Amino acid sequence: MFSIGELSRRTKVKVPTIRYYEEMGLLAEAERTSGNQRRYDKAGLERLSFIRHARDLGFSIEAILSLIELQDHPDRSCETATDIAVSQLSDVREKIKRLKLLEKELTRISKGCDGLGVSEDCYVLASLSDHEHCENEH
Amino acid sequence: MFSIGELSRRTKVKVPTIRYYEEMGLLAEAERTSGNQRRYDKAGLERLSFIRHARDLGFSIEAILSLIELQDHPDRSCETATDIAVSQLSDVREKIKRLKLLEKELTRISKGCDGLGVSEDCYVLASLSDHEHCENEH
DNA sequence: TCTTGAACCTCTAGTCACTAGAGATTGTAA
DNA sequence: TTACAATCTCTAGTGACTAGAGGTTCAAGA
Ligand SMILES: [Zn+2]
Ligand SMILES: [Zn+2]
Ligand SMILES: [Zn+2]
Ligand SMILES: [Zn+2]
Repeated sequence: MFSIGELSRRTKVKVPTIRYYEEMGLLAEAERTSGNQRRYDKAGLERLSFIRHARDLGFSIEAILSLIELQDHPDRSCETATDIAVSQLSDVREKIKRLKLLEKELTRISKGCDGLGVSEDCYVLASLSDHEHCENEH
Repeated sequence: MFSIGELSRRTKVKVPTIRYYEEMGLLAEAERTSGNQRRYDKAGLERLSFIRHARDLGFSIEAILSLIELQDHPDRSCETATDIAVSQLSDVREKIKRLKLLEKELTRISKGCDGLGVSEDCYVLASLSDHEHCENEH
């Protein structure tokens, strides 16, 4: 059994974040000492590692809630899990697509001005004023 | 002179968002009718278009505030503007880098399970439980 | 056993860029 | 004149935390 601080050190999840996950229902309510402090065991550590890893991969709290529910029922079909993963993947691909468009425009905009001129003649400001300068929709 | 709804239609910025921008100091306080409704002119339209375009390119409100300040002083050096654009570009590149790593892992994870099995044996859940399955840091 | 102080507790509020809703007032066209 | 869409202000909610206040508990050293 270890404290919330120890759990934090082992998982690299900050203490207030652990408490937040408990409040959100991702972590079961921890056991408490007589003085009301949380104590965790190996199961708590593993669950938090799962949550942390899923968050690192960009899954939402809501998605993780579904994944955990599934994990708690080993006999259920795992269809939901793949659905969630596939949808997360397509979210990520969408974001990449959009960011690449932005990258293109921002590269052009940044290159257009060396910062040595005056605001009035600045290509950065002109480009922001008028989307017509842009090569793509974004 | 046109109403906030008309401005909204022309810029595709929602009415409450326009009011929010005003509150944040991005838009000057609009003129009002005797009945206290906002009225805008061409200058207001152009400024809102600028803001909208900058937001579409991912600039923060704070950054846009600096850019607007610069735009209001045509004789100042535009160095800040390039700085902001360059920093925005590198933010975007960072994000793309990170998302590409996620894409790799999520592709592997998604492919690893057809959703026909049972939670206990699910590759998605196993992968989330253990970062050791991953090929990259993320 | 006592004392110190780091770690813990709960609760509230702040972050960013909006979005939603309540309840009241105004503008405009038939 | 009347109807009703549009506007007004104000408060609160979103997601996933983070920060801080003010108080309590744990564990180690004297
Ligand atoms: Zn410039
Ligand atoms: Zn553009
Ligand atoms: Zn599966
Ligand atoms: Zn991993």
